[in-house]
Amino acid sequence: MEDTWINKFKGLSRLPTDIRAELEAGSKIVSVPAGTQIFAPGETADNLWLLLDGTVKVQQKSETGREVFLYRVHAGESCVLTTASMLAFEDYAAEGTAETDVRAVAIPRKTFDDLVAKSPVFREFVFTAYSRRITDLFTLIDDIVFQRMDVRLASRLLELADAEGVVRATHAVLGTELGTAREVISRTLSEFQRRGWVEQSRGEVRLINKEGLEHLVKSSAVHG
Amino acid sequence: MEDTWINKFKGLSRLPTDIRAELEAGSKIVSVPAGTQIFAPGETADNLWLLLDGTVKVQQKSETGREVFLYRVHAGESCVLTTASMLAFEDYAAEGTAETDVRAVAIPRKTFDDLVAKSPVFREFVFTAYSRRITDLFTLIDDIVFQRMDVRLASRLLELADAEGVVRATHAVLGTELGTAREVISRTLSEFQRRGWVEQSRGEVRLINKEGLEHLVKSSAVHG
DNA sequence: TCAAGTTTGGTGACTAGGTCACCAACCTTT
DNA sequence: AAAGGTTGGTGACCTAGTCACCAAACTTGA
Repeated sequence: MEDTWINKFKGLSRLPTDIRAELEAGSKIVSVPAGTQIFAPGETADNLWLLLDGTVKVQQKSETGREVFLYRVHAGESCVLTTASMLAFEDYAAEGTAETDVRAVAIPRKTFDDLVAKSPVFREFVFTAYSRRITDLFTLIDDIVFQRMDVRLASRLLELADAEGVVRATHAVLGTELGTAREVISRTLSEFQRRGWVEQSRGEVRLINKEGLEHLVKSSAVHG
Repeated sequence: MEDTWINKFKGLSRLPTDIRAELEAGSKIVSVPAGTQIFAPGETADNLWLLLDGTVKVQQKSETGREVFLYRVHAGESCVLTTASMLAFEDYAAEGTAETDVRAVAIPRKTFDDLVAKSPVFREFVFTAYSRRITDLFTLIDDIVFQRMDVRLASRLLELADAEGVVRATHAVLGTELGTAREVISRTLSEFQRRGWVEQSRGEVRLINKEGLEHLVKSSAVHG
C-alpha cells in the first residue's frame, strides 16, 4: 500500500532493490495517538521505529520521580538508541512518549538484525543515526553544565514555536524540558515579558519579538 | 604471540573459532604511554579500541575551552561509542586520553565492519557495549541535574581512590570530572576535612574515613 | 450554575553552587 | 636564591534551585 516511505529516510534511499524489498516486507506501518507511551524503563524494546509523522519525546525518569528531557525524535528520524537495548536484550533507562499523533515504521528485531548483517548501507544508516544522537547527548551535557538558563529557554522557545510563533506548553513542561524547576521558568518568562519578547496566557507563550530571543541566543554563543 | 586476549572480554568468549581467528588476525595490540590523545574532535576514528590494561578518560571540550568529563573506559571495556563515528564516517565531538599507560587491541574499520556483518555474537557484543555507555550517559545527566555536589564529589573520591585510599588529582581535575569549578571542589573538600573524612596535600586527597563519605552517598540515594 | 477540586502560575525567603578577582603557598627551573 | 608556573584558599557577588504558600484559571459534577 505504501511503497515509498523508504525515500523519506536519506540514508536508506541508496539501498539496493532486494534489501528494500526485505525491509518493506519485514516491517509494518503503525499509528498511535498523542500521549501513547512507546517504550518505558524496564521494558525491552522489540521494534526499531522510524518516524513518518509526528514527534516522540525521550525522557529519563529519575528515582525521585523527576524527569529530564533527553532528546526529541522528529519525522524522518529513528529511535535508534533503543536498538542498542533491542539487540543487547537489555533494559532501557529512558521512556519515550508520542507528543503528537505518530505514524511510524516498526522494524522488528529479527528484520533489523538481518539487515544489519546483510547490508552495508543499512549499517551505515544505523551508525549514522547513532552518531547523531550521541553527539546530541554530548551537546546536551555541555549545555546543562555551561549554558545560562535564560539562553537555553530562549532557544528552546524558538524551537518549539509553531507557525504563528506560539508555544503550547505549561511552565512545568518547559521545566522538565530544560531540567530545571517550574519557578525558574516562570521567573525567566516574566523577565522576557518585561522586555517585550513574549506574551503569556495559561498554557501558552506567544513569541512577539523573536529577534530579541535570537539575539540573546547568539550573543551567548560568542562568549560561551 | 598473545592468543588469549579475547577471553578478557565477556561478550566475545562465545565467538565461534573461525570468527575468533579473523578477529585476531585482523587486529593488533598497541601500547601507548599515559597522556596520549587517542581520539580528538575533528578526527574520524579508524580503529575500535578494546582496553587490555589502563584507563581512558573521555571528555567533551566546549567551544569556550572548558571541559566536561563524560565517562571512563576501563580494562575489559571498549571505546565503542567511537565506532558510530567510525562507521558513519563522521566526526566525533569528544576527545579520549590515556590516563595511565594503556595496552589495547585496535580493530580497524574494515575488520570491525566484516565482523558486525558476519557474527551475531560480535553484533551483540557491540550493541551491549553501546547500551551500557548510553545508560551511563543518561545516569550522568541525571546526576548533574539532580544530585548535590558534595554527594557527587564523595562518590567520585571513593571511585578514584587507590588501594591506600589516596586520590592523586588536583582540585582543578576533580572540577572538570564533575563539571564544576575548582573553587567548589576546594570548598567542599575543606568541609570534608573539617568533618575528619579526608586529609589534603598538594595534588592529593587521602581518604581517612571512608565510612563518612559512603554514608553521605548512601543517605542521598534514599531521598534523591 | 455554583461549589469543589485540580491545574497552572506567581512570589518571597533561603540555600547551593558558579564566577571573578586576587593572593599565598608550593614546586620547578636556572 | 630568584623567577615563573602550578595549585589551593577566600571574599564578594550572582544565578539558579528549593520550599512553602497563595491566587487565578480551568474542569467537573451535582
